[in-house]
Amino acid sequence: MSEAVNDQTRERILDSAELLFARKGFDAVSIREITGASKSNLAAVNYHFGSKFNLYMEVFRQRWVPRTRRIRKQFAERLADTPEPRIRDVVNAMVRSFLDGQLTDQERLIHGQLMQREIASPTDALKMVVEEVMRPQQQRLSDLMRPHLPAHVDENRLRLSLLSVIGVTLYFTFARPVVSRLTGQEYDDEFKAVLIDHITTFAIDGMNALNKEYN
Amino acid sequence: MSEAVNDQTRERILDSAELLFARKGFDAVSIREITGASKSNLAAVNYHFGSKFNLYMEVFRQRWVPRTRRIRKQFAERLADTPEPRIRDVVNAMVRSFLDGQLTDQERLIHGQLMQREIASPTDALKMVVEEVMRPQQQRLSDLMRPHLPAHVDENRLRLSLLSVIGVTLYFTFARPVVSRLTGQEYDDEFKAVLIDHITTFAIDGMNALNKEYN
DNA sequence: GTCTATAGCAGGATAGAC
DNA sequence: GTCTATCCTGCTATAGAC
Repeated sequence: MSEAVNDQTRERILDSAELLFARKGFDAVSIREITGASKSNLAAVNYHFGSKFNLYMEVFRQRWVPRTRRIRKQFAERLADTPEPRIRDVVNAMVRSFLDGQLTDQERLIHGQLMQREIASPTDALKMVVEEVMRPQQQRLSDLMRPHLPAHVDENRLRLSLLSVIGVTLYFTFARPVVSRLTGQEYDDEFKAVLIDHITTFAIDGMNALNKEYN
Repeated sequence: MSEAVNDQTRERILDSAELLFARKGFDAVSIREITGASKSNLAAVNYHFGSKFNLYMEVFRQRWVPRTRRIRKQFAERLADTPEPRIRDVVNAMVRSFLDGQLTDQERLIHGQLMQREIASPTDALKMVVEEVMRPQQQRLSDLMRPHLPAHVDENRLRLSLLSVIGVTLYFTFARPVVSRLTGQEYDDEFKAVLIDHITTFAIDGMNALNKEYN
């Protein structure tokens, strides 16, 4: 068995597939395009993954999910610097983990685009990702913030607030074409720094709304 | 000439095309599917619109853009009830115009999905929509809020805040599959009312962050 | 304007040689 | 495991009858 070679082909296919699925969406990408980009044979996708759709699922299982582990690790390290994290520290770490971090800019883009497309046309990949990644992370965030919130804030309201922070952050990531056109700003380092400042401030004050009772 | 019949076919095709493009995306929809759903002939799309892509553009020109006029009209009517709208009134009207209004639930869904897909894979439709709809609306909102803000708030910060309000609102609209799974809530009237309350509160406090200087 | 028929091509999947 | 060749399906677009 030449497993090493096999694995290399498999990995190259996964890399090309992730990039192309992210850029163009599942239906707009052909197996020919993927095998062309990964310099592998047309038959390799079906040999290694069984079908085009199963390759798509493997992209999530072997690329998307592992990447969230790196993101989460960095999130945890940022919080570790502040022994008693307050809400503003958690929010800041959340925002930065999406907009700034060890991921390359292209990786972040791919990551977000894949998720955005999954949301627009959900498949089994979304189900898997929500249960294995998002729900546990939501619980972690909730546990971090809970001690700083008044007792009258129930779990549902807290969840909605967390989702809102994520929502506004994601909007600035994936709606890049709209934001760039409207503001006339490229997403360079300077603009990203402004964005992080802005979103953190906006979101912290939004979270603080939890401290008031609904009227 | 049987223009009336022609127009009916044209309109039926536009309706089916919009629904299908929204649900599945441009590439995942075939002309056969569209003409099947609109009970028209396979050749009708190319006869009336010239090409599949031009039909897609017409969906934006003749369905998407006109719908924003209805949304904007209702937004204006809501504000007309309060002669001197403060920021909280404007924000509330913004949030409601996306989540609640004269549009049917399905119309709102279609509208958002089309935009979401356009953002993920921008075409000329996005360019058109940004210039003809979003930029003017951004300017209107900015003008409404400007009188209530301290002088030190520059136009760029205000724009980012407006985008944030829109961002969090849109997130709860288009990320419905994720939100529903995570919260276990269907998007029924009760949950929508909770969402409107929540988002409005969150966004008002986020906007109020403008009243502080950056630190 | 509407229809049928079909050209012309690209797609996913697979059989079978090596 | 890798490759070529190919099957078969489904697609867009169009020609031409009515």
